Amino acid sequence: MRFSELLITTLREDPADAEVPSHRLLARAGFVFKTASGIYTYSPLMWRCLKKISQIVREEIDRGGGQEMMMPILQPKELWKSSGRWDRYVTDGIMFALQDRRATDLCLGPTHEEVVTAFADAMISSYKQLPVNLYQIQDKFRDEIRPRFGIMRGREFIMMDAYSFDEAQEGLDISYEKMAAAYRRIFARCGLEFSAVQADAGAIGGSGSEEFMVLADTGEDAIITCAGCGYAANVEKAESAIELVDAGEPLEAEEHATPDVRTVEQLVEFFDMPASRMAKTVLYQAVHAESEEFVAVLMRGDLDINEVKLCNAVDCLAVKMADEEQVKALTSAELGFAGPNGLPEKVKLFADRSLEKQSNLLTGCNKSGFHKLNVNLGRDCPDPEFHDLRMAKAGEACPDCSAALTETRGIEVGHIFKLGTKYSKAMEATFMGRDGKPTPFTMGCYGIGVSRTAAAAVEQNHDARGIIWPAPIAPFEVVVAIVDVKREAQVSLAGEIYESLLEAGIDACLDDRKMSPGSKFKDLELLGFPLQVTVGRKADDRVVEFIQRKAGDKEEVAAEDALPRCLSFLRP
RNA sequence: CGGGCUGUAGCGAAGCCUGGUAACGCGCCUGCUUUGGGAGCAGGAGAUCCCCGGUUCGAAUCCGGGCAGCCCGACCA
Repeated sequence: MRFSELLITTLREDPADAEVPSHRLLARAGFVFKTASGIYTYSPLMWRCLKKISQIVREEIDRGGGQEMMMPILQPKELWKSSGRWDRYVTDGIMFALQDRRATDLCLGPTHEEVVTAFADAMISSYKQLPVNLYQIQDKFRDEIRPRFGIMRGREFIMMDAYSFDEAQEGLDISYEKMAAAYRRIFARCGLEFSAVQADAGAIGGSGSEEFMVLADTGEDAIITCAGCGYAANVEKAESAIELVDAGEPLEAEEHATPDVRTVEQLVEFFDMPASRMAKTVLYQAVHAESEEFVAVLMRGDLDINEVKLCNAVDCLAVKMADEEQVKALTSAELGFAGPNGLPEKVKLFADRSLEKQSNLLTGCNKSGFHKLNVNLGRDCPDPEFHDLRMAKAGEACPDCSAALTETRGIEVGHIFKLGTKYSKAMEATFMGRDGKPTPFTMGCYGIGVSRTAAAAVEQNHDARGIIWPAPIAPFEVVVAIVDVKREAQVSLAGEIYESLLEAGIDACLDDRKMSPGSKFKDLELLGFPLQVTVGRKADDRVVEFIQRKAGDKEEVAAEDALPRCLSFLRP
């Protein structure tokens, strides 16, 4: 491809609305153009990157036993009713819902479990046809609460979604492992530094779940990792070991006047007692499909509540902290004096495991201006239900090997789930089992954000001058740059090298644009091709420059050496 | 949806407080010169100043109401 025939438009300055490096650089280099909030147009160069990522995904999912197909974007409400997800997705506002001219409800597919499950139900009638793994690479639509960071979190985005169908759990375990392995190959081939972490299954549901994270400081997710044994989990899921507090034999509870002492910090000072001896009581509103309830959560004073864990423990759709009015109504006290004793009976009591054996706690007592010493759970208040509800933190001990945990940040580019029979049962999607009985499919689902992967690659690979594409997903592997297109020697030598690269199977391009050398060099650095062969003033002597974008090395080589140098870099 | 902020040419951006019909830089077009780190000179095109209403002789500017976008929090690939 000759650049004189390619639409490339770069910006001298950063667009005002771009914040993170990937968004800034992709917009400035003209790879993406915002059509509306969270909706982007991909330029010809960007599309080349996306096609390369897709192709890597395709090849590796195929190797893992996947079969590519294509599902509809436009989906009927009744399908989503059949899985029970319509109401939740519509009331949560995740889904773009619309009506056709006959007022039939439809949506733009945010994901395709329903479509594929209905398809499998129709097409698969016997266990003899299993296992099957179906996938597609397609646009997805989600009405994100807050689109952000350019194509990192868009409302329309490209996603690979695969769905496995097995007879039973054992088969699913195998299908899942195949996908996990394929995912590792995919991100490794894309040239990304990534980590597979344990994850919460969230709205999609199911048992096992791992996320694939591209490590980057600007990542939206926090990851807890252990250098000792390799344990890695999303903070939403992460566990850790902490030291329990021994507060001795249970003593008699005492109520103390604590005027205006409301926070843990204030209590530490007032009682001269470590926060770990206290239990804070936080009231939450738990949202269920058809109802809502209040729950109280007891957490040791020096630790934080993990709301994802809480949501799972309560087994509800969402939790939100009660507001001031609700707290006052439930505790009949001002904010800051909530306690486990004397709450309305309907308020279910949950507690973190850190408090399971701990005696003599300092808590609120639902009375303005008072706290209680030596509270013992079960004795001074109803027995709470104990769960791990705690946010793991860096510095705490690994749950597996007790080395110290560290926290890093990552961009979620892939997520795999063991769904089990959640959708097949809801939708009555069955096959004839070996025992002659209709059996629901045991399913897994596997997603990769293709467009997000491109953004993550930039996030992880850039410098002050611009993008540094990993070679496997770069729009071109090599750019042959002509410094002065008016000099015949340069044009012909560059053409010669360009042709030789193409013949060798290298994805090369020729920058034959008429522009001053300085701006051409700057422009190419911004665009981020991994290799550059510059044909300039020494063209007459058949000497060119070989430049590695990442290392910044610039080296004069004989024209004949350009091809072998490119080959040894790209195909070692 | 809550909190902070912004909307002026393709991009960046001044002017707004203190009303008088819109500056500058980049980019674009023409010509000449220039050609190894975002070139120089000369000429030129390009703006319903987000929209609607109000105040006023007069509104980018003041007032009211919309809409759109960005950033911080809850959703997710």
